Amino acid sequence: MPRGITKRRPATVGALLDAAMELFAEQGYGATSIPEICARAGLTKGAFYSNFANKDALFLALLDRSWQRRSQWLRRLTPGTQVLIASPDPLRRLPDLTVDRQWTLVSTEFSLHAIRHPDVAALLAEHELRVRSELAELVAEALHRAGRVPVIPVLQLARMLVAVTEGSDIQALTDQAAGASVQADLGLRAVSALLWQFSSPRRSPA
Amino acid sequence: MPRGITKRRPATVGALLDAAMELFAEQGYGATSIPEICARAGLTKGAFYSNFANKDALFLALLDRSWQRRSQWLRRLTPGTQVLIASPDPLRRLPDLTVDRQWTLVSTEFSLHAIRHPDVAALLAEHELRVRSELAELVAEALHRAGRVPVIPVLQLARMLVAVTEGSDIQALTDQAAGASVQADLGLRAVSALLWQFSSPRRSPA
DNA sequence: TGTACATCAGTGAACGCGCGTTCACTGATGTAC
DNA sequence: TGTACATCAGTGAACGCGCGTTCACTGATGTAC
Repeated sequence: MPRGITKRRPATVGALLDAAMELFAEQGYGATSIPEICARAGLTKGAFYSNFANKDALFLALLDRSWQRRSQWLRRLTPGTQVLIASPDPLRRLPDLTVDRQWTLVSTEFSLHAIRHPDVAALLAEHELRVRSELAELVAEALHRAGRVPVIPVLQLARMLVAVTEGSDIQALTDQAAGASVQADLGLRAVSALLWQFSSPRRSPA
Repeated sequence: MPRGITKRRPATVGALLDAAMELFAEQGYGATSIPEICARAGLTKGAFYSNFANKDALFLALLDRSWQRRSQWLRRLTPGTQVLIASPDPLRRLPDLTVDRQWTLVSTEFSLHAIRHPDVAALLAEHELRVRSELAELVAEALHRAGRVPVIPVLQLARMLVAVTEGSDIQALTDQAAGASVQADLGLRAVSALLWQFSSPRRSPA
């Protein structure tokens, strides 16, 4: 006689989250219904209500999972960072430029959701702080390796980099959807410029 | 016996657009229903269908109006631009910093909508090009007045400025919603840095 | 200026449909022996 | 290893409600005289 969770449950939850991720990216959060999510996951509506109180709860769970994955992704990014600071405008070998369409759409939607719901915003702020801290560390390391030191707090610098990257990603995706020629490197050139501008050469040790 | 449009119609359309703007900002596009818009405008559903084919058509009309207003706003911004380039990090007198919450929410939502619907994206791209061109002119003028010349095409520079501003606006709004201390000037410092970084001193005329 | 009336622009009832949510149920799970 | 069965986790029918859309109608508009 089973006690607590069975191994069936996480599989169901996973299928629901996968389906929701796809549909939120395709149609948007507000335009996606619970029955749609269940159908895409190959489950009935009862399965949904057996695991989540409502669509908002699903959204939070989805973000939690996405954040974990994103955090791993960020850590694997380290090597690429260095090349960005080599000179004011270098960018010979570029890190992977393809914007993660699904992630950009869903995380932007989540930001909007947070702006509208203060309690959700608190959650997001907490997460953003963690991301910015991780990124700040990466930036500090990369600057150091490039023989430079930041002239403003690295957390603030990290924040700017996130802002310009997110803004550029959305621009790139709209251009792409419009069939226009996408200048995918503009975001990175801006990142590079900001890193350069907000750091200065390190005095060689005396 | 009336021929063509009466003066009653534009008033109705205006009321519907006002109501839609409020509700899209409050709840999001996908989560807002046509009956809700009509109720907020103090009209019946019939009035809606007498003026628009569906919610998408309303969205396009709303953006058209918003863009016109925004374009006027941009023109009034000129004076503030100059101070941003005076030195790498000046910013004594700042232009109006309060982020237009409603506009940011709705225009971001529209970008997402465009990414999902290529035909809408074409419309948006056309508009963005116009905005960037106007902004590029402002930037060129401001740089000139500051005794500098751009080192990349001003259109590309304008594009970066828009990206960083939009990204920062969303950050500022989420922080604000979370009750965190908002560093509203980070976006402008980044703008200032980019203007500085992508321009160089003009040789004085020989 | 005043009135008749053709045209225009909203009204409000009606429709079928899919939504969110509940719940008695059945089949899957996995422990105890 | 095998089986009994308590517990768990989805099933699927049911519900009331609000959605999007249509349309016969009525009241507002504004031109013609």
